[in-house]
Amino acid sequence: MVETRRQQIEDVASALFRERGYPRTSVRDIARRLDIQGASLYAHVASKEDVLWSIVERSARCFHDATRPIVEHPDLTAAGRLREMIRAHVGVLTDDLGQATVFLHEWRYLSQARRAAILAERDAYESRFRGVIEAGQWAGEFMTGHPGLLTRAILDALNGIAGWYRPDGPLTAHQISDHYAELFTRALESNPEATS
Amino acid sequence: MVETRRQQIEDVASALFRERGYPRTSVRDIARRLDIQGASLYAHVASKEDVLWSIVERSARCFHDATRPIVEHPDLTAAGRLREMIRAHVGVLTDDLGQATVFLHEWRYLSQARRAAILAERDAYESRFRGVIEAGQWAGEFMTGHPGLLTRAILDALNGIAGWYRPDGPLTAHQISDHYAELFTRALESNPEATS
DNA sequence: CCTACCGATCGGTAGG
DNA sequence: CCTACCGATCGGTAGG
Repeated sequence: MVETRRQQIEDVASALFRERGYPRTSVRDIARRLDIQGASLYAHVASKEDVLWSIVERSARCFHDATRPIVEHPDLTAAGRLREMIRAHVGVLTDDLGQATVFLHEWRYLSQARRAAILAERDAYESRFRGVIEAGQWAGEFMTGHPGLLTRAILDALNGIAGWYRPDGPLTAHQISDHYAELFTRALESNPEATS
Repeated sequence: MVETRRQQIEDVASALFRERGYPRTSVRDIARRLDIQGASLYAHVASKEDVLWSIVERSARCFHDATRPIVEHPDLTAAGRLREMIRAHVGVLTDDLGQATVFLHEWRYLSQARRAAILAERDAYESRFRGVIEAGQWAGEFMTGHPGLLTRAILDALNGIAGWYRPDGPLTAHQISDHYAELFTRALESNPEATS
Protein backbone atom coordinates (compact mmCIF):
# COMPACT_ATOMS: atom_id res chain seq x y z
CA MET A 1 0.00 0.00 0.00
CA VAL A 2 2.83 2.37 0.78
CA GLU A 3 4.05 2.56 -2.78
CA THR A 4 6.66 5.15 -3.50
CA ARG A 5 6.16 7.51 -6.40
CA ARG A 6 9.09 5.92 -8.07
CA GLN A 7 7.45 2.51 -7.84
CA GLN A 8 4.19 3.93 -9.22
CA ILE A 9 6.08 5.31 -12.17
CA GLU A 10 7.66 1.95 -12.87
CA ASP A 11 4.34 0.14 -12.62
CA VAL A 12 2.66 2.53 -15.01
CA ALA A 13 5.64 2.41 -17.33
CA SER A 14 5.66 -1.41 -17.32
CA ALA A 15 2.07 -1.51 -18.46
CA LEU A 16 2.65 1.14 -21.12
CA PHE A 17 5.90 -0.37 -22.42
CA ARG A 18 4.13 -3.69 -22.69
CA GLU A 19 1.13 -2.25 -24.54
CA ARG A 20 2.89 0.07 -26.98
CA GLY A 21 6.54 -0.83 -26.77
CA TYR A 22 9.26 1.32 -25.21
CA PRO A 23 10.01 3.60 -28.17
CA ARG A 24 6.34 4.33 -28.77
CA THR A 25 5.75 5.27 -25.16
CA SER A 26 6.57 8.90 -24.40
CA VAL A 27 7.39 10.28 -20.98
CA ARG A 28 4.22 12.33 -21.39
CA ASP A 29 2.21 9.09 -21.74
CA ILE A 30 3.60 7.88 -18.44
CA ALA A 31 3.02 11.21 -16.73
CA ARG A 32 -0.56 11.44 -17.99
CA ARG A 33 -1.51 8.19 -16.26
CA LEU A 34 -0.18 9.65 -13.03
CA ASP A 35 -1.97 12.97 -13.58
CA ILE A 36 1.17 15.00 -13.58
CA GLN A 37 3.04 16.97 -16.23
CA GLY A 38 5.58 15.24 -18.45
CA ALA A 39 8.45 17.35 -17.21
CA SER A 40 7.51 16.61 -13.59
CA LEU A 41 8.56 13.02 -14.10
CA TYR A 42 12.15 14.20 -14.02
CA ALA A 43 11.80 15.08 -10.37
CA HIS A 44 11.76 11.31 -9.78
CA VAL A 45 13.77 9.72 -12.55
CA ALA A 46 16.96 10.68 -14.34
CA SER A 47 15.84 9.55 -17.78
CA LYS A 48 13.33 7.44 -19.64
CA GLU A 49 15.92 4.73 -20.09
CA ASP A 50 16.50 4.63 -16.34
CA VAL A 51 12.91 3.60 -15.86
CA LEU A 52 13.27 0.80 -18.38
CA TRP A 53 16.49 -0.28 -16.71
CA SER A 54 14.89 -0.47 -13.26
CA ILE A 55 12.06 -2.63 -14.59
CA VAL A 56 14.36 -4.95 -16.49
CA GLU A 57 16.79 -5.29 -13.59
CA ARG A 58 14.07 -6.05 -11.10
CA SER A 59 12.55 -8.68 -13.36
CA ALA A 60 15.90 -10.36 -13.91
CA ARG A 61 16.37 -10.50 -10.15
CA CYS A 62 12.95 -12.11 -9.70
CA PHE A 63 13.77 -14.92 -12.11
CA HIS A 64 17.13 -15.52 -10.48
CA ASP A 65 15.77 -15.47 -6.94
CA ALA A 66 12.93 -17.84 -7.76
CA THR A 67 15.09 -20.53 -9.31
CA ARG A 68 18.35 -20.36 -7.31
CA PRO A 69 17.04 -22.23 -4.23
CA ILE A 70 15.82 -25.07 -6.46
CA VAL A 71 19.22 -25.72 -7.95
CA GLU A 72 20.75 -25.72 -4.48
CA HIS A 73 18.08 -28.03 -3.07
CA PRO A 74 19.85 -31.28 -2.09
CA ASP A 75 17.38 -34.16 -2.39
CA LEU A 76 15.73 -33.76 -5.77
CA THR A 77 16.10 -35.78 -8.93
CA ALA A 78 16.93 -33.96 -12.14
CA ALA A 79 13.34 -34.35 -13.30
CA GLY A 80 12.05 -32.99 -10.02
CA ARG A 81 14.45 -30.09 -10.18
CA LEU A 82 13.44 -29.26 -13.74
CA ARG A 83 9.78 -29.48 -12.85
CA GLU A 84 10.20 -27.04 -9.98
CA MET A 85 12.25 -24.65 -12.08
CA ILE A 86 9.60 -24.62 -14.77
CA ARG A 87 6.95 -23.91 -12.16
CA ALA A 88 9.02 -21.14 -10.62
CA HIS A 89 9.77 -19.55 -13.97
CA VAL A 90 6.14 -19.53 -15.05
CA GLY A 91 5.19 -18.23 -11.62
CA VAL A 92 7.43 -15.18 -11.93
CA LEU A 93 6.22 -14.62 -15.46
CA THR A 94 2.52 -14.68 -14.67
CA ASP A 95 2.88 -12.94 -11.33
CA ASP A 96 3.85 -9.66 -12.95
CA LEU A 97 3.11 -9.96 -16.63
CA GLY A 98 3.94 -6.35 -17.38
CA GLN A 99 7.35 -6.46 -15.79
CA ALA A 100 8.23 -9.83 -17.32
CA THR A 101 7.07 -8.88 -20.80
CA VAL A 102 9.13 -5.71 -20.70
CA PHE A 103 12.09 -7.74 -19.52
CA LEU A 104 11.67 -10.21 -22.35
CA HIS A 105 10.95 -7.82 -25.21
CA GLU A 106 12.11 -4.29 -24.46
CA TRP A 107 15.59 -4.86 -23.05
CA ARG A 108 16.95 -4.38 -26.54
CA TYR A 109 16.27 -0.65 -26.27
CA LEU A 110 18.74 -0.35 -23.41
CA SER A 111 22.12 1.28 -23.96
CA GLN A 112 24.89 -0.96 -25.22
CA ALA A 113 26.50 -1.39 -21.78
CA ARG A 114 23.25 -2.29 -20.06
CA ARG A 115 22.24 -4.58 -22.89
CA ALA A 116 25.48 -6.48 -22.42
CA ALA A 117 24.84 -6.80 -18.70
CA ILE A 118 21.39 -8.27 -19.28
CA LEU A 119 22.68 -10.63 -21.92
CA ALA A 120 25.25 -11.93 -19.46
CA GLU A 121 22.59 -12.44 -16.82
CA ARG A 122 20.40 -14.32 -19.27
CA ASP A 123 23.29 -16.53 -20.22
CA ALA A 124 23.88 -17.38 -16.57
CA TYR A 125 20.20 -18.11 -16.12
CA GLU A 126 20.12 -20.35 -19.15
CA SER A 127 23.19 -22.19 -17.84
CA ARG A 128 21.34 -22.95 -14.66
CA PHE A 129 18.64 -24.77 -16.61
CA ARG A 130 21.15 -26.44 -18.85
CA GLY A 131 23.06 -27.65 -15.81
CA VAL A 132 20.02 -29.53 -14.56
CA ILE A 133 19.49 -31.15 -17.95
CA GLU A 134 23.14 -32.13 -18.22
CA ALA A 135 23.11 -33.58 -14.71
CA GLY A 136 20.05 -35.62 -15.62
CA GLN A 137 21.81 -36.98 -18.68
CA TRP A 138 24.94 -37.94 -16.73
CA ALA A 139 22.78 -39.73 -14.21
CA GLY A 140 21.06 -41.64 -16.99
CA GLU A 141 17.77 -40.14 -15.89
CA PHE A 142 17.33 -38.14 -19.09
CA MET A 143 17.78 -39.24 -22.66
CA THR A 144 20.96 -38.02 -24.25
CA GLY A 145 20.55 -35.10 -26.60
CA HIS A 146 21.76 -31.59 -27.20
CA PRO A 147 21.47 -29.89 -23.80
CA GLY A 148 21.79 -26.38 -25.20
CA LEU A 149 19.01 -26.97 -27.69
CA LEU A 150 16.74 -28.60 -25.14
CA THR A 151 17.28 -25.70 -22.77
CA ARG A 152 16.42 -23.17 -25.41
CA ALA A 153 13.33 -25.04 -26.49
CA ILE A 154 12.09 -25.11 -22.91
CA LEU A 155 12.88 -21.50 -22.09
CA ASP A 156 11.47 -20.19 -25.36
CA ALA A 157 8.27 -22.17 -24.81
CA LEU A 158 7.97 -20.86 -21.24
CA ASN A 159 8.67 -17.27 -22.20
CA GLY A 160 6.16 -17.53 -25.01
CA ILE A 161 3.47 -17.93 -22.36
CA ALA A 162 3.81 -14.20 -21.67
CA GLY A 163 2.50 -13.60 -25.18
CA TRP A 164 -0.89 -15.20 -24.71
CA TYR A 165 -1.52 -15.77 -21.00
CA ARG A 166 -4.54 -13.97 -19.59
CA PRO A 167 -5.09 -13.88 -15.82
CA ASP A 168 -8.83 -14.32 -16.42
CA GLY A 169 -8.36 -17.05 -19.01
CA PRO A 170 -9.62 -20.64 -18.77
CA LEU A 171 -6.35 -21.98 -17.34
CA THR A 172 -4.64 -20.84 -14.17
CA ALA A 173 -0.92 -20.18 -14.17
CA HIS A 174 -0.46 -23.32 -12.06
CA GLN A 175 -2.32 -25.50 -14.51
CA ILE A 176 -0.26 -24.16 -17.36
CA SER A 177 3.06 -24.66 -15.63
CA ASP A 178 2.06 -28.19 -14.59
CA HIS A 179 1.25 -29.07 -18.19
CA TYR A 180 4.55 -27.66 -19.37
CA ALA A 181 6.50 -29.40 -16.65
CA GLU A 182 4.91 -32.70 -17.60
CA LEU A 183 5.45 -32.12 -21.31
CA PHE A 184 9.15 -31.48 -21.01
CA THR A 185 10.02 -34.03 -18.35
CA ARG A 186 8.16 -36.60 -20.45
CA ALA A 187 10.19 -35.60 -23.46
CA LEU A 188 13.45 -35.90 -21.53
CA GLU A 189 12.95 -39.03 -19.49
CA SER A 190 14.30 -42.05 -21.29
CA ASN A 191 12.09 -44.40 -19.26
CA PRO A 192 8.82 -42.58 -18.72
CA GLU A 193 7.60 -44.66 -15.76
CA ALA A 194 10.39 -43.27 -13.55
CA THR A 195 8.51 -40.20 -12.38
CA SER A 196 9.87 -38.44 -9.32
CA MET B 1 19.19 -10.79 -59.65
CA VAL B 2 16.54 -8.61 -61.20
CA GLU B 3 15.40 -7.18 -57.94
CA THR B 4 12.97 -4.30 -58.11
CA ARG B 5 13.68 -1.17 -56.17
CA ARG B 6 10.66 -1.91 -54.07
CA GLN B 7 12.08 -5.30 -53.14
CA GLN B 8 15.43 -3.76 -52.29
CA ILE B 9 13.68 -1.36 -49.97
CA GLU B 10 11.87 -4.18 -48.22
CA ASP B 11 15.06 -6.19 -47.83
CA VAL B 12 16.94 -3.28 -46.33
CA ALA B 13 13.96 -2.42 -44.15
CA SER B 14 13.69 -6.02 -42.90
CA ALA B 15 17.28 -5.99 -41.75
CA LEU B 16 16.92 -2.59 -40.12
CA PHE B 17 13.59 -3.35 -38.43
CA ARG B 18 15.13 -6.50 -37.05
CA GLU B 19 18.24 -4.74 -35.75
CA ARG B 20 16.69 -1.64 -34.24
CA GLY B 21 12.96 -2.31 -34.18
CA TYR B 22 10.38 -0.62 -36.37
CA PRO B 23 9.82 2.56 -34.32
CA ARG B 24 13.55 3.17 -33.96
CA THR B 25 14.17 2.85 -37.69
CA SER B 26 13.60 6.08 -39.60
CA VAL B 27 12.80 6.31 -43.29
CA ARG B 28 16.12 8.12 -43.55
CA ASP B 29 17.92 5.08 -42.13
CA ILE B 30 16.41 2.94 -44.86
CA ALA B 31 17.19 5.47 -47.56
CA ARG B 32 20.79 5.86 -46.40
CA ARG B 33 21.49 2.17 -46.97
CA LEU B 34 20.23 2.57 -50.51
CA ASP B 35 22.24 5.74 -51.05
CA ILE B 36 19.25 7.90 -51.77
CA GLN B 37 17.55 10.75 -49.93
CA GLY B 38 14.92 10.02 -47.30
CA ALA B 39 12.20 11.80 -49.20
CA SER B 40 13.04 9.84 -52.36
CA LEU B 41 11.76 6.71 -50.73
CA TYR B 42 8.25 8.03 -51.22
CA ALA B 43 8.64 7.62 -54.96
CA HIS B 44 8.39 3.88 -54.27
CA VAL B 45 6.30 3.44 -51.15
CA ALA B 46 3.22 5.16 -49.82
CA SER B 47 4.30 5.14 -46.19
CA LYS B 48 6.68 3.60 -43.71
CA GLU B 49 3.91 1.39 -42.42
CA ASP B 50 3.29 0.10 -45.94
CA VAL B 51 6.80 -1.29 -46.01
CA LEU B 52 6.26 -3.07 -42.71
CA TRP B 53 2.95 -4.41 -43.97
CA SER B 54 4.51 -5.84 -47.13
CA ILE B 55 7.19 -7.64 -45.14
CA VAL B 56 4.76 -9.03 -42.61
CA GLU B 57 2.27 -10.14 -45.26
CA ARG B 58 4.90 -11.88 -47.33
CA SER B 59 6.27 -13.71 -44.32
CA ALA B 60 2.81 -14.87 -43.29
CA ARG B 61 2.29 -16.22 -46.80
CA CYS B 62 5.58 -18.12 -46.66
CA PHE B 63 4.59 -19.91 -43.46
CA HIS B 64 1.19 -20.78 -44.85
CA ASP B 65 2.50 -22.00 -48.18
CA ALA B 66 5.18 -24.15 -46.61
CA THR B 67 2.84 -26.03 -44.29
CA ARG B 68 -0.42 -26.29 -46.27
CA PRO B 69 0.72 -29.16 -48.54
CA ILE B 70 1.75 -31.19 -45.50
CA VAL B 71 -1.67 -31.06 -43.91
CA GLU B 72 -3.21 -32.10 -47.21
CA HIS B 73 -0.74 -34.91 -47.75
CA PRO B 74 -2.74 -38.17 -47.64
CA ASP B 75 -0.47 -40.95 -46.36
CA LEU B 76 1.24 -39.59 -43.28
CA THR B 77 0.77 -40.43 -39.63
CA ALA B 78 0.11 -37.61 -37.21
CA ALA B 79 3.68 -37.84 -35.95
CA GLY B 80 5.01 -37.74 -39.50
CA ARG B 81 2.82 -34.78 -40.31
CA LEU B 82 3.91 -32.89 -37.20
CA ARG B 83 7.53 -33.65 -37.92
CA GLU B 84 7.26 -32.27 -41.43
CA MET B 85 5.41 -29.17 -40.27
CA ILE B 86 8.09 -28.45 -37.71
CA ARG B 87 10.75 -28.82 -40.37
CA ALA B 88 8.88 -26.58 -42.77
CA HIS B 89 8.28 -23.93 -40.15
CA VAL B 90 11.91 -23.82 -39.08
CA GLY B 91 12.90 -23.77 -42.74
CA VAL B 92 10.90 -20.64 -43.47
CA LEU B 93 12.18 -19.04 -40.30
CA THR B 94 15.86 -19.61 -41.00
CA ASP B 95 15.58 -19.05 -44.72
CA ASP B 96 14.87 -15.36 -44.28
CA LEU B 97 15.63 -14.50 -40.69
CA GLY B 98 15.07 -10.80 -41.19
CA GLN B 99 11.63 -11.17 -42.69
CA ALA B 100 10.55 -13.79 -40.16
CA THR B 101 11.81 -11.83 -37.16
CA VAL B 102 9.98 -8.73 -38.33
CA PHE B 103 6.86 -10.82 -38.81
CA LEU B 104 7.14 -12.24 -35.31
CA HIS B 105 8.07 -9.10 -33.40
CA GLU B 106 7.13 -5.94 -35.28
CA TRP B 107 3.61 -6.71 -36.47
CA ARG B 108 2.33 -5.00 -33.35
CA TYR B 109 3.26 -1.63 -34.81
CA LEU B 110 0.78 -2.11 -37.64
CA SER B 111 -2.47 -0.17 -37.70
CA GLN B 112 -5.39 -1.66 -35.82
CA ALA B 113 -7.04 -3.10 -38.93
CA ARG B 114 -3.90 -4.74 -40.23
CA ARG B 115 -3.03 -6.04 -36.79
CA ALA B 116 -6.39 -7.73 -36.65
CA ALA B 117 -5.81 -9.33 -40.05
CA ILE B 118 -2.47 -10.75 -38.97
CA LEU B 119 -3.90 -12.01 -35.71
CA ALA B 120 -6.58 -13.87 -37.66
CA GLU B 121 -3.99 -15.41 -39.95
CA ARG B 122 -1.90 -16.51 -36.98
CA ASP B 123 -4.93 -18.09 -35.39
CA ALA B 124 -5.62 -20.05 -38.56
CA TYR B 125 -2.01 -21.15 -38.70
CA GLU B 126 -2.05 -22.26 -35.10
CA SER B 127 -5.25 -24.21 -35.77
CA ARG B 128 -3.50 -26.10 -38.50
CA PHE B 129 -0.90 -27.35 -36.04
CA ARG B 130 -3.51 -28.03 -33.40
CA GLY B 131 -5.52 -30.03 -35.90
CA VAL B 132 -2.65 -32.41 -36.42
CA ILE B 133 -2.19 -32.87 -32.69
CA GLU B 134 -5.89 -33.46 -32.15
CA ALA B 135 -6.00 -35.97 -34.99
CA GLY B 136 -3.07 -37.81 -33.43
CA GLN B 137 -4.89 -37.96 -30.11
CA TRP B 138 -8.11 -39.28 -31.67
CA ALA B 139 -6.11 -41.95 -33.44
CA GLY B 140 -4.49 -42.96 -30.17
CA GLU B 141 -1.13 -42.12 -31.65
CA PHE B 142 -0.50 -39.23 -29.27
CA MET B 143 -1.02 -39.08 -25.55
CA THR B 144 -4.06 -37.15 -24.48
CA GLY B 145 -3.42 -33.67 -23.21
CA HIS B 146 -4.39 -30.07 -23.82
CA PRO B 147 -3.99 -29.62 -27.59
CA GLY B 148 -4.04 -25.83 -27.42
CA LEU B 149 -1.29 -25.76 -24.84
CA LEU B 150 0.82 -28.29 -26.69
CA THR B 151 0.45 -26.30 -29.89
CA ARG B 152 1.54 -23.10 -28.22
CA ALA B 153 4.50 -24.74 -26.54
CA ILE B 154 5.67 -26.06 -29.89
CA LEU B 155 5.14 -22.86 -31.86
CA ASP B 156 6.67 -20.66 -29.18
CA ALA B 157 9.71 -22.93 -29.03
CA LEU B 158 10.06 -22.89 -32.81
CA ASN B 159 9.63 -19.14 -33.10
CA GLY B 160 12.15 -18.64 -30.34
CA ILE B 161 14.77 -20.07 -32.67
CA ALA B 162 14.69 -16.77 -34.55
CA GLY B 163 16.07 -15.14 -31.43
CA TRP B 164 19.33 -17.04 -31.29
CA TYR B 165 19.89 -18.85 -34.60
CA ARG B 166 23.02 -17.82 -36.50
CA PRO B 167 23.54 -19.03 -40.08
CA ASP B 168 27.23 -19.50 -39.34
CA GLY B 169 26.60 -21.19 -35.99
CA PRO B 170 27.61 -24.75 -35.03
CA LEU B 171 24.24 -26.24 -35.97
CA THR B 172 22.56 -26.10 -39.36
CA ALA B 173 18.90 -25.21 -39.62
CA HIS B 174 18.20 -28.82 -40.58
CA GLN B 175 19.93 -30.20 -37.53
CA ILE B 176 18.00 -27.85 -35.30
CA SER B 177 14.63 -28.68 -36.81
CA ASP B 178 15.37 -32.40 -36.61
CA HIS B 179 16.16 -32.11 -32.92
CA TYR B 180 12.99 -30.16 -32.31
CA ALA B 181 10.88 -32.56 -34.33
CA GLU B 182 12.24 -35.47 -32.33
CA LEU B 183 11.81 -33.67 -29.02
CA PHE B 184 8.15 -32.91 -29.57
CA THR B 185 7.07 -36.11 -31.25
CA ARG B 186 8.76 -38.00 -28.41
CA ALA B 187 6.84 -35.91 -25.91
CA LEU B 188 3.56 -36.59 -27.67
CA GLU B 189 3.80 -40.25 -28.58
CA SER B 190 2.25 -42.39 -25.90
CA ASN B 191 4.26 -45.43 -26.97
CA PRO B 192 7.69 -44.16 -28.06
CA GLU B 193 8.70 -47.19 -30.14
CA ALA B 194 6.00 -46.40 -32.73
CA THR B 195 8.12 -44.06 -34.81
CA SER B 196 6.87 -43.32 -38.28
C1' DC C 1 5.66 19.27 -8.89
C1' DC C 2 4.71 23.37 -12.44
C1' DT C 3 5.43 26.61 -16.56
C1' DA C 4 8.01 27.70 -20.28
C1' DC C 5 11.03 26.37 -23.43
C1' DC C 6 14.97 24.00 -26.29
C1' DG C 7 17.23 21.51 -30.13
C1' DA C 8 16.67 17.36 -32.59
C1' DT C 9 14.28 14.26 -35.17
C1' DC C 10 10.32 12.35 -37.08
C1' DG C 11 7.05 10.94 -41.30
C1' DG C 12 5.57 13.06 -45.08
C1' DT C 13 4.49 16.75 -49.04
C1' DA C 14 5.31 20.17 -52.90
C1' DG C 15 7.20 20.89 -56.93
C1' DG C 16 10.22 19.86 -59.93
C1' DC D 1 15.04 10.65 -57.66
C1' DC D 2 16.29 15.64 -55.64
C1' DT D 3 15.86 20.08 -52.81
C1' DA D 4 13.37 22.52 -49.69
C1' DC D 5 10.31 22.50 -46.32
C1' DC D 6 6.25 21.48 -42.90
C1' DG D 7 3.86 20.56 -38.47
C1' DA D 8 4.17 17.41 -34.78
C1' DT D 9 6.39 15.22 -31.29
C1' DC D 10 10.23 13.77 -28.80
C1' DG D 11 13.45 13.61 -24.33
C1' DG D 12 15.10 16.71 -21.44
C1' DT D 13 16.50 21.44 -18.91
C1' DA D 14 15.95 26.00 -16.40
C1' DG D 15 14.16 28.14 -12.87
C1' DG D 16 11.12 28.37 -9.73
